[in-house]
Amino acid sequence: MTATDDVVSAAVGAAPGWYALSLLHGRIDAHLERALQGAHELSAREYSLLEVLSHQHDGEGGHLRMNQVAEAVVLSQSATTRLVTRLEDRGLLARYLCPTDRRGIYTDVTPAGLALLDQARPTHDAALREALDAAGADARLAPLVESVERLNGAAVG
Amino acid sequence: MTATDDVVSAAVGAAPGWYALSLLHGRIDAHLERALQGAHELSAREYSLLEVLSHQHDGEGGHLRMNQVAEAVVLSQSATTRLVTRLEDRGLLARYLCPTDRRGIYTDVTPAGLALLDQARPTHDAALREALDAAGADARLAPLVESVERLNGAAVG
DNA sequence: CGCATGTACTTGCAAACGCAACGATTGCAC
DNA sequence: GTGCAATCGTTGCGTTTGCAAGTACATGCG
Repeated sequence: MTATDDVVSAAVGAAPGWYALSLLHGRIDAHLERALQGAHELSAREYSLLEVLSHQHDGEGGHLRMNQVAEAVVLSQSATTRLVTRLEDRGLLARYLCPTDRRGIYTDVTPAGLALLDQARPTHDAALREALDAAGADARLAPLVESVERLNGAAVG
Repeated sequence: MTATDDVVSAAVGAAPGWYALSLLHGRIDAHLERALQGAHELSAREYSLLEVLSHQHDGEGGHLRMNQVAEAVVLSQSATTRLVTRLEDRGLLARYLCPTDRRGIYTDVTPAGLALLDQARPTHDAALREALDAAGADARLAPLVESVERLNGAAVG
């Protein structure tokens, strides 16, 4: 793509695999960030949170504790607290205490949250495909992209 | 590993590949961050920067512009400016203007920087291996880990 | 030569993050 | 029942980040 890629390729050091992973992640993340932020006033991680919580909600009720949510979105507990708070303030989420253990806090996606999520999903998916395609052109990123796409295709069930 | 993994696995939505990539990146990054920060007062991105610049330096002289450095470490230009400034203030890097184009700025790793890098490399590599091994135990992350390790082994030349 | 356009880096500012400290709740021992 | 350790979530604080605006340099045109 850019002439930079060559330099970057040459600059890869002792851990090209991790380097490529990092590079790929960064590019996809940036792309998603711009797309979601521009179209739906939603950050990539906010989208990720909604996605996770909505799928948790799939079966019966929301049963993820803040702890687990933090793991799921790959964030510290404090950051998760604020992330949830932010979305709660926007009316996209609702907290409620676990009846049996009042230390635990569950989170539900509100109808508004689900609506926004459904609305943002096409944007997200399109941006993801764009980023993946762009990265696939990079020789050093291609194998990773392939792995990712294989996972995307395989784990539908 | 943790019981959370099951929940996370179940929560993976329409883009399991990207999700797994994100998860893997986050875990490795966090692990590297802690290891490097604790042992060498160095953030993961600072290490990454030193690594890139030192390899750029391999051939002859430092010839990466801030622009390219930003791409290489997957950061915005502004963040790169400050990152370089920080390391420069610590005496690990040195800026110098491009003679032919005074807009461009090159960056060299100082002897102190190289020393710290050599000192930190084992920590980095060990932490990376740990994180990779830990992630390999995750069924959903295993294929990605495999790809990464294949790249690590293959692109030695 | 002087001016407009474009590129490269830096700085102002607000948002988000992680770590460590804290308050709240539970479980267990005595 | 009281006290102590462990767990869960939140808040204080400093650091890092990205976007947008600003400054310096280069290139092309009159």
